[in-house]
Amino acid sequence: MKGSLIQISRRVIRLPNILNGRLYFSHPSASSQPPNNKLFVAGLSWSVDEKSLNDAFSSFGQVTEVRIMYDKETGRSRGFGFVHFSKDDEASCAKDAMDGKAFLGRPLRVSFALEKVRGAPVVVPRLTGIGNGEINKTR
DNA sequence: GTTGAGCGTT
Repeated sequence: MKGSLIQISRRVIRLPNILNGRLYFSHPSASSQPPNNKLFVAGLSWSVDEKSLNDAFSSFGQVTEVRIMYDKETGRSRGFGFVHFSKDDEASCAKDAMDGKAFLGRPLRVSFALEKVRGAPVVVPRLTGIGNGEINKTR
């Protein structure tokens, strides 16, 4: 059973989970991604296109981009896509409202998209002393 | 006429 959220005077308190006599505190980002303005929408029916997906999500905020992944060869939908909003709270509102909701006969699976990494996270440390058996030697 | 968990063609 998941923890409940109660709100007391503008402060959100997360109640612990009780399982097998032990207490568990579930972190908000444990089972979901940190909030973005981009939503990952899966569970789409094969016949859902970007226009119908836009119409379904545009009522929660300003949708800046809708993209459905299609198969490179057959051109058919892969059953998932992405919806970009102009703000995070709009995406969050749309997620809470549309997640698990049936759409064209199939339950939708909505979650925050993973952060698109632009550029390889290759870090080239310019440390002195590496390779000589001496790290940050000072004199 | 098919299939069903997932994180994306600039």
